[in-house]
Order: sequence, then structure tokens, then C-alpha cells
Amino acid sequence: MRKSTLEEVAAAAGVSKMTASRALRGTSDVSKETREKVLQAAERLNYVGNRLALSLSSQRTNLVAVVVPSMSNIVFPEVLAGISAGLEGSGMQAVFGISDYDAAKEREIIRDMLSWQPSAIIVTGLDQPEDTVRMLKNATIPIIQIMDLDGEPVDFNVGLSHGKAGEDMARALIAAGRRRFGYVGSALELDLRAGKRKAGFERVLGKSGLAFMQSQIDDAFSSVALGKQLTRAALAAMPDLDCLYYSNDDMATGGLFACMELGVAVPGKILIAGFNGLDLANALPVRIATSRSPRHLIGEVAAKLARDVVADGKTIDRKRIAFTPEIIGIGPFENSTG
Amino acid sequence: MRKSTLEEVAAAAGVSKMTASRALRGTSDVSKETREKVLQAAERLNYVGNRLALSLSSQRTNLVAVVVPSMSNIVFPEVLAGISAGLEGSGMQAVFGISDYDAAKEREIIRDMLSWQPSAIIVTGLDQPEDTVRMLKNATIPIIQIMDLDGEPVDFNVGLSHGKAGEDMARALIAAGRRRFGYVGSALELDLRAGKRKAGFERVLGKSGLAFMQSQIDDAFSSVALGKQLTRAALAAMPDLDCLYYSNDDMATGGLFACMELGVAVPGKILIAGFNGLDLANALPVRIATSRSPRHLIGEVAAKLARDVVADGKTIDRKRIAFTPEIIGIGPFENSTG
DNA sequence: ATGAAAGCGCTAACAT
DNA sequence: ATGTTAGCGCTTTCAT
Repeated sequence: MRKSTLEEVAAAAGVSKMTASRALRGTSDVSKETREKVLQAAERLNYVGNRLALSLSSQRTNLVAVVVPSMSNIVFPEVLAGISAGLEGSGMQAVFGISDYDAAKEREIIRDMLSWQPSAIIVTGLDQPEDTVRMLKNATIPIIQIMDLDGEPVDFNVGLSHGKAGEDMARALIAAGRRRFGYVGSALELDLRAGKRKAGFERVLGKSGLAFMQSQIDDAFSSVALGKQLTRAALAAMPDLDCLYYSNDDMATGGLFACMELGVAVPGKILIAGFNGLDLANALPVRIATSRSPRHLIGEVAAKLARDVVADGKTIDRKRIAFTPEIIGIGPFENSTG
Repeated sequence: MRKSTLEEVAAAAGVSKMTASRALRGTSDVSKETREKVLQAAERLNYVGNRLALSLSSQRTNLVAVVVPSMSNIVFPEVLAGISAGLEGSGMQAVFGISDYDAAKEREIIRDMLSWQPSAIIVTGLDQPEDTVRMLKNATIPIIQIMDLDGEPVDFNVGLSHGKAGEDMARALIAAGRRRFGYVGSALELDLRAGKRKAGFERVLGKSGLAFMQSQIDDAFSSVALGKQLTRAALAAMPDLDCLYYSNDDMATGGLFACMELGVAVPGKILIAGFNGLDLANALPVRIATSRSPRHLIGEVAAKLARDVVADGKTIDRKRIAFTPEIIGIGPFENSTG
């Protein structure tokens, strides 16, 4: 049972390939009876169009290539879901690749994706090496860099400033009366956005004559378990901290769990601050501070941008779409739970 | 700066298209100098091959279509990561689609994906409607159904029996001395595997003359917050339960948080049991019971199966690969934490 | 070791 | 409203 082709459908309907093509796509005028005949023939033959041929011939794929660094916490899956939602009804299709925070792998994935002639490409972050950027530029398709705003975008840019997110969190925590800060994070050489948040946080600490009094950083990727482990180490080394800043909410959640196990009051004694505003963080039995990053929305907006740009070469003026994460979960010292 | 083609590379290298093609792919014999010339020309022109043309011409795409129901918890992203890992180095590429647990949407996504002429397709679950199955069969490519084993696979099947997972958990909990069971779940008409676990659990309860004394089920998708909310309702309705079974670990985690907030000892008074064995569940400050599902591994195995089947029509005998989730986190009544 | 011709399945452009 | 021709960029097949 070979796959049937347009030609076979046309023959079965007694019309030319072109008429069959038009009937199937609903473009231009085809008489009602002819359309019916073609649709029935297609149905009967279980016809499924061949997009390779379609795209090769029409010179547009309506494919949006997407490269994300990781699938091991919920952040990027939510971005992908946003992209998928933003593309819905547009006839465009997302193709995903995972770089595992590896620049070389990212380059190969991008090369691979570009060979499918996508109509646009969405990549995570602004820190691709020069050769990757060259490859991207060379593709002469819209390039949308998402999540981060701290750097020079190649073309379009949708995200937030992680440096500023770190600064804002530090300011909020200082305003809430915290002074004895510690930091817990992981894989900072790879997760550059986490590094930018930390740097921003430290800039503000410095301006107030403060600094991290204790810092626990591991090479492994972030996880709740790792956050727990590093928090135990941080508290063992410096028990009188009054605030811990984490590379993200997964780590911070682990930090909270460590405190609960150790009987350390949160936020009474220690305030725990993460980043992302995960649903999990908001459902925790004890409040932790976090910055809400609009992950799903960033994906959706990037996808809509891709649609608009591809639609008809429409000139888009807003090359940069910035979001500001809202800080939640910080209050005065009362309200402790251990 | 138009995209350069093989023809242009060939011209620049002073050879024919065919020779350039062979040099680039490293197939058959090309003299060392010729290869060099071609590679340099390709480099100079920033040549990126066109896979649409390649695939149309060669009649194979090396694409693996993957359809998952959701990206809103970590389970399917981990499956995708597993597939991505399992495909690495094979020259095959995964293309993902999200059905949102919607059968009609799933059918459209599958139709869409099939039009890209994938070499194999991986779909979640065994309960596709008849028309979707017909479409899949008609594609005459290997069909790999993952996650679930309870039903009739179209072709290949990699996963676990959710009915049995529910049964096993019920048996383990009864063996641990629990008798007064409640159930908390959500979206059971859509998440059929969760429903199968519940049914299996109830079968075993019935055999022991037991039943769920209280049951809280919502239409919304599972989340930690929802688990928390429904657990409060369940405990308000029936405070003397000694065990709650949840549709998954996200819900169960919410249940634990509810107990912590209410000061209900876990597992001293109530044992909380979920499903998945998420990293989160294992890092919780209080032990909950769960069944470890090998999500990443299922993805990896499915991907390798796709490789093998596609490789050279190799006949694969093992059409069904079954995993048995390990139950963890159940112990006797001591060890309580509130 | 290299090349020429044909064709993958479709659509764009131009008929009529 | 429908058909014809040419061609998208590559590989397959068959020559040489």
C-alpha cells in the first residue's frame, strides 16, 4: 500500500494535478463539484500531502526552529508550550532541539535545523559564539532570541534583563531588612542567565557595602535535591545568615526543605529567594520569595512575532520586547514557620 | 545574499554537482584533493544543505515524529529529553507536537506530522480513536506507542502497565497497614493512564473488602496547588483517613503541603502516595510513597527502537518492552513528621 | 573517480 | 475555472 500522491488523487478525480492541488488547498476558484470529487478521491485514497515537495516547490516551509538549553526543569517546557500555543492556527509548525547548555551542540543543532529551511528561528539567550551567530545571520531568516535581554541581539529579542532581575531582588531584600546574605547556585558557567542574576544581585549588595558572606556553587545542573544539599553546607558554614539567594526556584525549594528539616524558621530566621515564580514555589507550605518570569508568555510572544514577520515580510519595528518580572513573597519578619 | 546551493558549491570547486554531493556526504570514493576543494568551497559559501531536497530525492527524512499530551509537568519533557538523547548520533531528528490531551487535536497533529514523511512516529498511549489509528497504519512507517501497556498496540509498544502500577501500590499500602483510603485526582477523563491506575488501585481495595472512603476529583489539570486544595477538601470531609492515593506526584506533593499546613502528621497519621517518582518527590522534607516511572528511559528506548527499525528494515521481534515501576517511600508507621 | 540524465511530489507562473 | 510547463535542490541510477 504505497503512499498515494497528488497525481493519483487527480487521476482518480478525473482532473489535472493543479486542479486537485487547488481544490485540496482551497486556494483560488475551483467549482463546487470539482472540489467535491477531488476531496472524495483524496479521502478514498487516504491521501496525505507531502510537505517536503510542497515546501521545496513553494520555497517556504512554515517551520519555526526552536533551540532550548534544557528540558530538565519545567521552565523551557513551558516556553515550548507557549510557542506551540502562539503558533496555533497559523499553519506554522515548531521544531525543537535541546542543546544541554552546550555551545558546540547548540551550533550543530542550529546547523541541522537550518538545513530544514525554517521560516524563522527562535534561540535561547544572547550569548552564542561568533560562528553560531554568523551561521544564523547567513540563514537570512528572522532570528528571535528569547529569555535574555542583556547583550546584543542579532535581530529580534524577547525576554527580560536577568541582571536587573538580580538587582531588583537584592534591593527588595535589603528593603525588607535582610543584611547577612548567602548564595546557592549551580552550573553558572553554563547557565549564563543565572550568572547574570547573581552579578546583578552582587552589584546592589556592593552599593550597600554588603556582599555574599557565604556561597555554595556546584557544577551539576540545578535540582531540588542539590539545592537542599548546598543549603545544608551553607548553613553549616555560616549559621547566622538571614537570607539566601538561589540560582532558581528549584534550588530555592530545596533550600526551603533543608531549612524545614533543620528546624530553621523561614522566613523568620532566613528568607529564601529564588527565581522563576514556579507554580511549585507558590504552592509551598512556607512562603519563599521569587521573581515571576513570564515563560509561557515569552514563548507565545516570540511565536507571534515569528508569524508576523514571516506573514508577508511585514516590517516589524519593535525589535525588542521586554518583560519585567514581578517580585513576590517578600514581607516583614513576622509570619515565621519552621 | 541568497542561500547557496550544491550546484554553486560544485561550480566554485570546479566539479559536477554529483561529485560535490559525494564529497560533502563522504559516501563512495572521491579523491582527497577533490574533497578538499569541495569542502573549502562549501565553507567559503557558507553552504548549508537543503534537507527538503535531500529527503524528497532520497525518499527518506530520518525524522521521528513525536506526539505527547502535555508540557505542563516535568514528565513528558523528560520523555522528550530521553528521545532526543536516544536519537543522538543517529542522524535522526525528533519533531515534537503537543496534543493537550485532546484527541481531535492529536489527530490533526499526527496528520500534520505525517505530511513531513517521518521515518517513524512515537505517540503517547494506546487509546487513540479508530480514525487516528487508521491514519497511523496508513503511513506504513513504524508506529511506537509509549508510556502505557494496557491495551492493543498498533505496532510497537514501550511502557508500563498503569493498571498494574495502581494494583501494586494498593497492595503495598495495605501491607503497610493502611485501611482508610481516600483518592485525590484530576482530569481523569483526559489522562487515561491516571484513570487506569485508579481503577487498578480500586480493584485491589475491593478484593480486600475495602474502598475509597472519600474521593476528590477535579476537571482541571494536575498541579501542586490543585493537590493541596483537593486534599484540604478530602480531609475536611473525612478527617480520619489513614492514606491518600493521588493521580500523580504533583498532586501528592500538594497533598503533603496541605497536611503540613494543617499539622497532620505524614506518614504518621496519613500516608501520601503518588505516582512518577519525580526528583521533587524524593527531595521532599517528608517522605511520600510513589512509583518510579522510567520516563527518560522509555523515551530513550523508544528512540533506539525507531533507529533500529528504520536502520535497515531490520526485523524487530520484541514488539513490546515492559517496565515495572519500583515503589518507594513506604515504611511502617513510625517516622512521623507533621 | 567522476559525470549526465532523470525524477522525487509538489506549486508558481503563465496560459486558455 | 482549469490545464501546461518549468523547476524547487537534491540523490539515484547508469555511464564512462
